[in-house]
This record gives sequence, structure tokens and C-alpha cells, in this order.
Amino acid sequence: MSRGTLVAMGAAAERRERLRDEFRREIVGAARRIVVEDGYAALTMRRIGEAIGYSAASIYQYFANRDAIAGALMEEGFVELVEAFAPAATIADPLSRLKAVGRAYVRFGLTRPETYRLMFMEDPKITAGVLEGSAGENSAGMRAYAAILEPLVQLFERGRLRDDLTPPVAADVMWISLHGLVSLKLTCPKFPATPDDALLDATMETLACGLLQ
Amino acid sequence: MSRGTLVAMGAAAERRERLRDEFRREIVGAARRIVVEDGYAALTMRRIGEAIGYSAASIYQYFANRDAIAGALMEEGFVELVEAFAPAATIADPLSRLKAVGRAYVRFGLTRPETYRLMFMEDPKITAGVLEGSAGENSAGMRAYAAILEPLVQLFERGRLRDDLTPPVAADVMWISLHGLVSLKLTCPKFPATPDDALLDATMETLACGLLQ
DNA sequence: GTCTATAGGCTGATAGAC
DNA sequence: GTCTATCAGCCTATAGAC
Repeated sequence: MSRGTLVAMGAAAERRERLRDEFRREIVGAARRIVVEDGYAALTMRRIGEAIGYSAASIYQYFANRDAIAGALMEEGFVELVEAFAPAATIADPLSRLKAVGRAYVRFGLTRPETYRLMFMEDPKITAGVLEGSAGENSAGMRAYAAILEPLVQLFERGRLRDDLTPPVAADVMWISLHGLVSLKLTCPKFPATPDDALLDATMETLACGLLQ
Repeated sequence: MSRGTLVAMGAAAERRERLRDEFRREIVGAARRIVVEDGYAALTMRRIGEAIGYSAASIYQYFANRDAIAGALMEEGFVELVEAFAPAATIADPLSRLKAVGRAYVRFGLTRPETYRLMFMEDPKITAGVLEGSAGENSAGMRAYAAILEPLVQLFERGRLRDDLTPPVAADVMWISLHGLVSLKLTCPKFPATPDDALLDATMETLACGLLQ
């Protein structure tokens, strides 16, 4: 809610809105716990209702439908991803920063499998909705992307990027590889037989050697 | 069914078995069409029954449950993937062969989204079952993996592989990147903003530069 | 605002008739 | 072997009482 909307309301309406927001957050919190514990398929209105001590029907007062709750959950996921990038983002050297961001991405995905799955592997409709709805702005999704792009821009400016690449293309290649590592490990933990750590090291080194000159 | 089993049966039993196999194939064929058209979630016993002109209950005479059908569908997917690799596998130069296999993999995934999704993005339980159940043998899954591994072995033998890599690790890095490209495009077609072709070119070139020395 | 009740679906799987 | 009927559940979403 914008500041403009707030000042236009009376104090009572304002308090009501605050309570409403709190309730919405409670719903999303419960939804997160359900998804983390039992996956996206287990996210039903009944289970959310149970978790917050209300009937399923009440939830429709706060969210239009189940997809809207999943969308809110995804947005929270992007905020967490940006937070996971924060320590890496302070590193001065762009190549070290890029590598640290990459490692943070993979750690995020492997330690929050169900959140990651919801954000990037589950429902194209909802993922598209959240990414498009928040594109262009200073959204968490764009800030996460920027954390990968920005070190590559700096490397490009220093003439370190392979010369057939532009920073956005290099960022997409990087993202693809990181996503591939996380998502393949989430769906078939056994098969890429290389252990997680060695695979991450080899992937980061391959990207560093392959993207730079 | 093994040859040994066949010769131990009478001619009548043999014919019965052949009919049974034919029926099983019909079921899997119908299942494939449903998954291709409407996705894995639409794969229900009732819909399969409708498609083959039998009741849902009859299917349980041929498959233990729905997961067994999904597993059979995945195995067919691996066979198709190996077939998709066939033209590339004849190329003599190992680097050209590796690149052609990579392109064939991405084409397979992007042109059969629902099959690919079922094989690598959907249900860890079934994917694990099929990959483990067919590991070690001359299964389609292993042959698909071999198509990526083998050119890398040849490059390794010629001393062309980056020297901190072994062929299996390099194969896993390659697979991860290809899978990342396909799976990200399937879940959010819009966001990695680089067009498919340019992204594939950039990824293959990055892998070639990054894995080799 | 919250509830119960319910419409109107869907699912996998099985029992028992034929 | 195939069927119908059914069990035992699940779901989203809404109407209408309070």
C-alpha cells in the first residue's frame, strides 16, 4: 500500500488495513511452512485454514485464490534470494564477487528445495506472472538478476569478458548453469554422480574459464 | 521378457504374452498423448481408459498403478533421446560431436516440453526409480549419458580437457548446463531474455572454452 | 468477517458381477 | 479380463446464516 493511500484514510481505516496486512502475512507464513514441509502440491486452502485456525472460506477474504497465495510466496522467495546474495555483493573484486554470488545461489536452492522448486520449476503460469508483474521495477526478482549481471558488467568494462559476449548474455549463461545444477540435483539427487561440492567447483571454474578471456 | 522365458512357454502362452505386451504398449501410447497434450497432472487412469476404449479398472491388469505407467513413459523418453542423439553420434571429430550432441539434447527438450518435464523436472520418486532401476545395464538412460561422456573421454585422451577435470565431471557440468537451458526455458520462457538460439550458441561456446584447454 | 454447508468436481484403487 | 459400482478420499470456490 502506498503512502498516498495511507494519508487519505482515517485512523480507523488505517488500523483496519494494518490488521488486514498482518492477516495476509500470517496466511503466507502458513503457506510457506506447508510448502517447505510437504511441497507445492500440498498447498491447499483447507490446510492453510487449519494452520491459521480459520476456515478455508475465510482466506478468500484476503486472497482471490490459491494462485495469488503461491505468487505472494514466490515474491517472498525472491526477497530471500536477494538477502542470500547480500554478503557476496560486498566483495570488491568483480570475479570473486561473481563466484560468491553463484555459490550463494546454489546454496539457496539446495537448502530450500521446496521454495526453489516453487519459484523456478513448478508452475510456468505463476512464475511468469510474478516475473512479469515485477519486471522493470526495483523488484526483488530484478535485484536478484542484477546481482549476477552487475559483476559481469564490471568485467566487461575492464575488457575481461569473452569478446563475442555481452553482459546480459553472459548473465543468462551463468544463470542457466546455476539453475541446471540446482534443479537437476533436486529432481534426481543421485544421478549427476559428481558430489555437490565438486560439481559446484567444476561448474564455477568452467564458467570463469568459458566466459572470460 | 527374456528369450529364456519365452522358450519355456507353450505357443498359446506365448501368444497371450504377446497380446499382453501389445496392450501395455497401447496404454503407454495413450499415456504419452495425454502427457504431451495436457501435461503430467492430466495423466489419470480414467483418461487413459477413455483413450484406449476400456474402463480405468482394466488398466490395473497391466500396470500395478499410475506410477508404473509414468515410469514406462519415462523409459520411452530415454529411448527417444538416444534416437535424437543418433545423427550427432556419427560425427568423427570429438569436439564437433560433443557440440552436436548438446544441440540435439536442447532441441529434444524444447520440442517435447511435456516429455522432458516428466523425465527431469516432475517427480523425483519416479525419475529416481527409472534411473536407478536401469543403471549399470545397457539401458537407454545410460546410453544417453554415454553420448555426452564419450566425446569427452576422447578429448581427455588427446589431452584437450582442462587438466583439473575428469571426463565424468566434465560430462556432469555439460549436462547441467544443457538441462538448465531447457528447464529454465520451459518454466519461464520469457525471462532469460536472450533468444533461444543465441543462448544455445553462447552456452555451447562457453562450455567449449571452459571445459577444454 | 467468519462460519457451515454444499455444489460440482476430481482422484486412485478395489470388490464383485459377468 | 472386463465391467460397473463404489469406497474413501481429495480439491476450489461460493452461498447464505450469524
